[in-house]
Amino acid sequence: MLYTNTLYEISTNINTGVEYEIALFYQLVSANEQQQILTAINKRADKNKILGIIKQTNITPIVVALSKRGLKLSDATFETQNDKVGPSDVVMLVSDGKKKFKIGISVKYANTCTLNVTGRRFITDAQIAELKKQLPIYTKKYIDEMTATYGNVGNWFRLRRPSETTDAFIDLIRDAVIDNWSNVGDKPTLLSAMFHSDSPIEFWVVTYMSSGYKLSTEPQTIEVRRANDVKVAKYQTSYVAFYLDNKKVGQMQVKFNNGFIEKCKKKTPDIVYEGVKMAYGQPFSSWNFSVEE
DNA sequence: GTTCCGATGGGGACTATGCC
DNA sequence: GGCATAGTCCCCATCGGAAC
Repeated sequence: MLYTNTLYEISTNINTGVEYEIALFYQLVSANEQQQILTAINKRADKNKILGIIKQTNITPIVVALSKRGLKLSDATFETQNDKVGPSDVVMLVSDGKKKFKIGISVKYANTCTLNVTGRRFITDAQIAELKKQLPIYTKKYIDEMTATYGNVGNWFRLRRPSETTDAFIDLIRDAVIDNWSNVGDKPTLLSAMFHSDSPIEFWVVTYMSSGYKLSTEPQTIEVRRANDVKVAKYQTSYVAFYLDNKKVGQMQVKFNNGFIEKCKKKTPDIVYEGVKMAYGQPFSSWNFSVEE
Protein backbone atom coordinates (compact mmCIF):
# COMPACT_ATOMS: atom_id res chain seq x y z
CA MET A 1 0.00 0.00 0.00
CA LEU A 2 1.27 3.43 -0.85
CA TYR A 3 0.83 6.28 1.59
CA THR A 4 0.26 9.71 0.09
CA ASN A 5 3.93 10.58 0.54
CA THR A 6 5.45 7.18 -0.27
CA LEU A 7 6.29 7.85 -3.91
CA TYR A 8 7.68 11.28 -3.04
CA GLU A 9 9.84 9.71 -0.31
CA ILE A 10 11.09 7.10 -2.73
CA SER A 11 12.14 9.65 -5.31
CA THR A 12 13.72 12.16 -2.90
CA ASN A 13 14.99 10.48 0.27
CA ILE A 14 18.78 10.30 0.37
CA ASN A 15 19.45 8.72 3.75
CA THR A 16 22.31 6.26 3.66
CA GLY A 17 21.01 2.77 3.05
CA VAL A 18 17.59 3.85 1.77
CA GLU A 19 18.31 2.14 -1.57
CA TYR A 20 17.98 -1.23 0.16
CA GLU A 21 14.74 -0.28 1.85
CA ILE A 22 13.27 0.84 -1.46
CA ALA A 23 14.37 -2.31 -3.26
CA LEU A 24 12.94 -4.65 -0.65
CA PHE A 25 9.71 -2.68 -0.46
CA TYR A 26 9.38 -2.90 -4.24
CA GLN A 27 9.58 -6.68 -4.09
CA LEU A 28 6.89 -6.92 -1.43
CA VAL A 29 4.08 -5.05 -3.17
CA SER A 30 1.69 -5.72 -6.05
CA ALA A 31 2.69 -5.45 -9.72
CA ASN A 32 0.52 -2.38 -10.09
CA GLU A 33 2.31 -0.58 -7.26
CA GLN A 34 5.65 -1.76 -8.55
CA GLN A 35 5.04 0.23 -11.73
CA GLN A 36 4.40 3.42 -9.77
CA ILE A 37 7.43 2.81 -7.57
CA LEU A 38 9.58 2.25 -10.63
CA THR A 39 8.59 5.67 -11.93
CA ALA A 40 9.60 7.20 -8.60
CA ILE A 41 12.92 5.33 -8.60
CA ASN A 42 13.69 6.61 -12.07
CA LYS A 43 13.80 10.16 -10.69
CA ARG A 44 16.75 9.26 -8.50
CA ALA A 45 20.41 9.75 -9.33
CA ASP A 46 21.18 6.28 -7.95
CA LYS A 47 18.38 4.55 -9.84
CA ASN A 48 20.70 2.01 -11.47
CA LYS A 49 22.02 0.94 -8.11
CA ILE A 50 18.49 0.41 -6.82
CA LEU A 51 17.47 -1.54 -9.92
CA GLY A 52 20.50 -3.74 -9.33
CA ILE A 53 19.47 -4.37 -5.73
CA ILE A 54 15.93 -5.17 -6.82
CA LYS A 55 17.36 -7.80 -9.17
CA GLN A 56 19.34 -9.43 -6.38
CA THR A 57 16.41 -9.34 -3.94
CA ASN A 58 14.51 -12.60 -3.87
CA ILE A 59 11.76 -12.50 -1.26
CA THR A 60 11.30 -16.26 -1.17
CA PRO A 61 13.05 -16.65 2.22
CA ILE A 62 10.64 -14.11 3.69
CA VAL A 63 7.60 -15.78 2.19
CA VAL A 64 8.81 -19.16 3.41
CA ALA A 65 9.43 -17.85 6.93
CA LEU A 66 5.91 -16.42 6.98
CA SER A 67 4.40 -19.63 5.70
CA LYS A 68 6.21 -21.64 8.39
CA ARG A 69 4.14 -19.67 10.85
CA GLY A 70 0.95 -20.10 8.85
CA LEU A 71 1.08 -16.55 7.55
CA LYS A 72 0.61 -15.04 4.14
CA LEU A 73 1.93 -11.72 2.91
CA SER A 74 -0.91 -9.50 1.80
CA ASP A 75 0.62 -6.03 1.54
CA ALA A 76 3.51 -3.82 2.61
CA THR A 77 4.14 -0.19 3.51
CA PHE A 78 7.22 2.01 3.30
CA GLU A 79 8.11 3.39 6.72
CA THR A 80 11.57 4.88 6.47
CA GLN A 81 12.32 7.22 9.38
CA ASN A 82 8.99 6.41 10.99
CA ASP A 83 9.69 5.87 14.68
CA LYS A 84 6.08 4.89 15.33
CA VAL A 85 6.80 1.41 13.99
CA GLY A 86 10.02 0.97 15.95
CA PRO A 87 13.19 0.04 14.07
CA SER A 88 11.26 -1.23 11.04
CA ASP A 89 11.85 0.44 7.68
CA VAL A 90 9.27 -1.58 5.81
CA VAL A 91 6.14 -3.11 7.35
CA MET A 92 4.46 -6.24 6.03
CA LEU A 93 0.75 -6.71 6.42
CA VAL A 94 0.25 -10.43 6.95
CA SER A 95 -2.72 -12.68 7.41
CA ASP A 96 -3.25 -15.93 9.32
CA GLY A 97 -6.48 -16.61 7.49
CA LYS A 98 -8.67 -14.95 10.11
CA LYS A 99 -7.08 -11.68 10.98
CA LYS A 100 -4.40 -9.39 9.58
CA PHE A 101 -1.53 -7.91 11.53
CA LYS A 102 1.83 -6.25 11.00
CA ILE A 103 5.36 -7.57 11.00
CA GLY A 104 8.08 -5.00 10.39
CA ILE A 105 11.41 -5.41 8.68
CA SER A 106 14.51 -3.48 9.66
CA VAL A 107 16.69 -3.22 6.56
CA LYS A 108 20.45 -2.92 6.89
CA TYR A 109 23.49 -3.12 4.70
CA ALA A 110 26.61 -4.94 5.92
CA ASN A 111 26.51 -3.78 9.50
CA THR A 112 25.13 -5.10 12.75
CA CYS A 113 24.61 -1.89 14.66
CA THR A 114 21.02 -1.74 15.85
CA LEU A 115 21.14 1.57 17.62
CA ASN A 116 23.33 4.59 18.15
CA VAL A 117 23.17 5.77 21.69
CA THR A 118 24.58 8.81 23.43
CA GLY A 119 27.13 8.23 26.17
CA ARG A 120 25.12 10.50 28.44
CA ARG A 121 22.86 7.55 29.08
CA PHE A 122 25.80 5.81 30.72
CA ILE A 123 28.05 8.38 32.34
CA THR A 124 27.49 11.56 34.33
CA ASP A 125 28.04 15.16 33.31
CA ALA A 126 30.90 15.32 35.80
CA GLN A 127 32.58 12.31 34.19
CA ILE A 128 32.11 13.84 30.76
CA ALA A 129 33.59 17.15 31.90
CA GLU A 130 36.61 15.35 33.33
CA LEU A 131 37.16 13.38 30.11
CA LYS A 132 36.70 16.45 27.94
CA LYS A 133 39.42 18.20 29.93
CA GLN A 134 41.82 15.52 28.75
CA LEU A 135 40.75 15.56 25.11
CA PRO A 136 43.11 18.35 23.97
CA ILE A 137 46.08 16.49 25.47
CA TYR A 138 45.07 13.25 23.77
CA THR A 139 44.42 15.07 20.51
CA LYS A 140 47.98 16.34 20.52
CA LYS A 141 49.21 12.82 21.27
CA TYR A 142 47.03 11.52 18.45
CA ILE A 143 48.53 13.96 15.95
CA ASP A 144 52.04 13.10 17.15
CA GLU A 145 51.35 9.37 16.85
CA MET A 146 49.84 9.65 13.39
CA THR A 147 52.64 11.87 12.16
CA ALA A 148 55.31 9.56 13.54
CA THR A 149 53.65 6.55 11.92
CA TYR A 150 52.35 7.90 8.62
CA GLY A 151 54.10 11.20 7.97
CA ASN A 152 52.28 14.20 6.57
CA VAL A 153 48.76 14.92 7.68
CA GLY A 154 47.54 14.17 4.16
CA ASN A 155 48.60 10.57 4.65
CA TRP A 156 46.42 9.94 7.66
CA PHE A 157 43.74 12.55 8.21
CA ARG A 158 40.36 10.80 8.09
CA LEU A 159 41.78 7.64 6.59
CA ARG A 160 40.55 5.23 9.25
CA ARG A 161 43.93 4.50 10.69
CA PRO A 162 43.81 2.64 14.02
CA SER A 163 45.67 4.36 16.81
CA GLU A 164 46.99 3.60 20.27
CA THR A 165 45.98 7.06 21.39
CA THR A 166 42.38 6.42 20.39
CA ASP A 167 42.46 3.11 22.25
CA ALA A 168 43.80 4.83 25.35
CA PHE A 169 41.18 7.56 25.34
CA ILE A 170 38.36 5.11 24.65
CA ASP A 171 39.65 3.09 27.56
CA LEU A 172 39.25 6.07 29.90
CA ILE A 173 35.65 6.35 28.78
CA ARG A 174 35.04 2.64 29.25
CA ASP A 175 36.42 2.88 32.78
CA ALA A 176 33.93 5.67 33.43
CA VAL A 177 31.05 3.62 32.02
CA ILE A 178 31.90 0.63 34.18
CA ASP A 179 32.41 2.76 37.30
CA ASN A 180 29.04 4.38 36.82
CA TRP A 181 26.97 1.39 35.75
CA SER A 182 25.57 0.72 39.22
CA ASN A 183 24.33 4.33 39.38
CA VAL A 184 22.52 4.32 36.05
CA GLY A 185 18.85 4.87 36.70
CA ASP A 186 15.87 3.22 35.02
CA LYS A 187 17.79 0.42 33.37
CA PRO A 188 14.59 -1.23 32.09
CA THR A 189 13.86 1.76 29.87
CA LEU A 190 17.45 2.03 28.72
CA LEU A 191 17.82 -1.67 27.93
CA SER A 192 14.41 -1.77 26.34
CA ALA A 193 15.44 0.95 23.91
CA MET A 194 18.76 -0.73 23.19
CA PHE A 195 17.23 -4.09 22.44
CA HIS A 196 14.20 -2.59 20.71
CA SER A 197 12.01 -4.46 23.17
CA ASP A 198 9.89 -1.32 23.00
CA SER A 199 9.05 -1.84 19.32
CA PRO A 200 5.28 -1.50 18.95
CA ILE A 201 5.21 -4.33 16.40
CA GLU A 202 7.20 -7.50 15.95
CA PHE A 203 10.10 -6.98 13.57
CA TRP A 204 12.51 -9.04 11.55
CA VAL A 205 15.92 -7.96 10.31
CA VAL A 206 17.12 -8.17 6.72
CA THR A 207 20.84 -7.57 6.38
CA TYR A 208 22.06 -7.16 2.85
CA MET A 209 25.57 -8.24 1.94
CA SER A 210 27.60 -7.98 -1.25
CA SER A 211 25.32 -10.64 -2.65
CA GLY A 212 21.88 -11.44 -1.30
CA TYR A 213 20.74 -10.89 2.25
CA LYS A 214 20.43 -12.61 5.59
CA LEU A 215 17.04 -12.86 7.25
CA SER A 216 16.66 -12.96 11.02
CA THR A 217 13.12 -13.60 12.22
CA GLU A 218 14.00 -13.63 15.89
CA PRO A 219 16.11 -10.60 16.71
CA GLN A 220 17.88 -11.21 19.99
CA THR A 221 16.35 -9.45 22.95
CA ILE A 222 16.33 -9.79 26.71
CA GLU A 223 13.72 -9.93 29.41
CA VAL A 224 13.54 -6.26 30.24
CA ARG A 225 12.27 -6.90 33.77
CA ARG A 226 15.69 -8.38 34.47
CA ALA A 227 17.51 -5.22 33.35
CA ASN A 228 18.89 -4.61 36.82
CA ASP A 229 20.72 -7.94 36.71
CA VAL A 230 22.68 -6.94 33.64
CA LYS A 231 26.39 -6.51 34.22
CA VAL A 232 28.96 -4.69 32.09
CA ALA A 233 32.62 -5.32 31.32
CA LYS A 234 35.24 -4.31 28.82
CA TYR A 235 35.29 -6.35 25.66
CA GLN A 236 38.07 -6.21 23.08
CA THR A 237 39.64 -2.82 22.47
CA SER A 238 36.73 -0.48 22.26
CA TYR A 239 33.59 -2.26 23.42
CA VAL A 240 31.60 -2.47 26.60
CA ALA A 241 29.75 -5.78 26.68
CA PHE A 242 26.50 -6.49 28.50
CA TYR A 243 26.05 -9.76 30.34
CA LEU A 244 22.99 -11.45 31.80
CA ASP A 245 23.61 -14.60 33.86
CA ASN A 246 27.20 -14.52 32.59
CA LYS A 247 25.98 -14.75 29.01
CA LYS A 248 26.94 -11.94 26.69
CA VAL A 249 23.75 -10.42 25.32
CA GLY A 250 25.01 -7.32 23.57
CA GLN A 251 27.95 -5.05 23.02
CA MET A 252 28.47 -1.35 22.59
CA GLN A 253 31.36 0.17 20.73
CA VAL A 254 32.49 3.33 22.49
CA LYS A 255 33.57 5.56 19.65
CA PHE A 256 33.94 9.07 18.32
CA ASN A 257 31.17 10.13 16.02
CA ASN A 258 33.01 11.42 12.98
CA GLY A 259 36.55 10.50 13.87
CA PHE A 260 39.05 11.35 16.62
CA ILE A 261 39.56 14.67 14.89
CA GLU A 262 36.79 16.15 12.79
CA LYS A 263 36.79 18.00 9.57
CA CYS A 264 36.42 21.56 10.66
CA LYS A 265 33.08 23.16 10.02
CA LYS A 266 33.64 25.76 12.70
CA LYS A 267 34.71 29.33 11.94
CA THR A 268 37.46 29.05 14.51
CA PRO A 269 39.19 25.68 14.28
CA ASP A 270 40.35 24.05 17.49
CA ILE A 271 43.58 23.07 15.77
CA VAL A 272 45.36 23.98 12.58
CA TYR A 273 48.06 21.49 11.72
CA GLU A 274 50.09 21.62 8.51
CA GLY A 275 47.46 23.98 7.19
CA VAL A 276 44.55 21.61 7.83
CA LYS A 277 41.78 23.00 10.00
CA MET A 278 40.49 20.53 12.56
CA ALA A 279 38.00 20.35 15.40
CA TYR A 280 38.08 18.13 18.46
CA GLY A 281 36.08 14.97 17.92
CA GLN A 282 32.84 14.00 19.62
CA PRO A 283 33.53 10.96 21.77
CA PHE A 284 30.17 10.70 23.50
CA SER A 285 27.48 11.26 20.95
CA SER A 286 27.15 8.15 18.83
CA TRP A 287 28.11 4.84 20.34
CA ASN A 288 27.31 1.71 18.33
CA PHE A 289 25.13 -0.86 20.03
CA SER A 290 24.78 -4.37 18.59
CA VAL A 291 22.95 -7.37 19.93
CA GLU A 292 24.74 -10.67 20.28
CA GLU A 293 23.90 -12.88 17.32
C1' DG B 1 52.04 -16.76 -2.26
C1' DT B 2 47.72 -14.78 -3.20
C1' DT B 3 42.96 -14.12 -2.60
C1' DC B 4 38.99 -14.16 0.21
C1' DC B 5 36.24 -12.80 3.97
C1' DG B 6 34.63 -11.79 8.63
C1' DA B 7 35.78 -9.09 12.65
C1' DT B 8 37.00 -4.80 14.14
C1' DG B 9 36.82 -0.16 14.94
C1' DG B 10 36.91 4.06 12.09
C1' DG B 11 33.86 7.04 9.54
C1' DG B 12 29.72 10.39 7.08
C1' DA B 13 25.74 13.24 7.12
C1' DC B 14 21.79 15.09 8.73
C1' DT B 15 18.49 17.00 12.42
C1' DA B 16 17.53 18.96 16.96
C1' DT B 17 18.74 21.91 20.48
C1' DG B 18 21.33 25.49 22.82
C1' DC B 19 23.32 29.91 23.04
C1' DC B 20 24.81 34.54 21.77
C1' DG C 1 19.59 34.43 12.67
C1' DG C 2 23.72 32.23 12.80
C1' DC C 3 26.93 29.47 14.77
C1' DA C 4 28.11 25.76 17.87
C1' DT C 5 27.30 21.36 20.18
C1' DA C 6 24.57 17.17 20.88
C1' DG C 7 21.92 13.41 19.17
C1' DT C 8 20.29 10.04 15.64
C1' DC C 9 20.11 7.93 11.49
C1' DC C 10 23.39 5.19 8.99
C1' DC C 11 27.88 2.68 6.37
C1' DC C 12 32.41 0.51 5.30
C1' DA C 13 37.75 0.61 4.99
C1' DT C 14 41.24 -1.92 6.97
C1' DC C 15 43.53 -5.96 8.62
C1' DG C 16 44.81 -10.48 9.68
C1' DG C 17 43.86 -15.19 9.50
C1' DA C 18 41.55 -18.74 6.71
C1' DA C 19 41.02 -20.74 2.37
C1' DC C 20 42.79 -21.68 -1.88
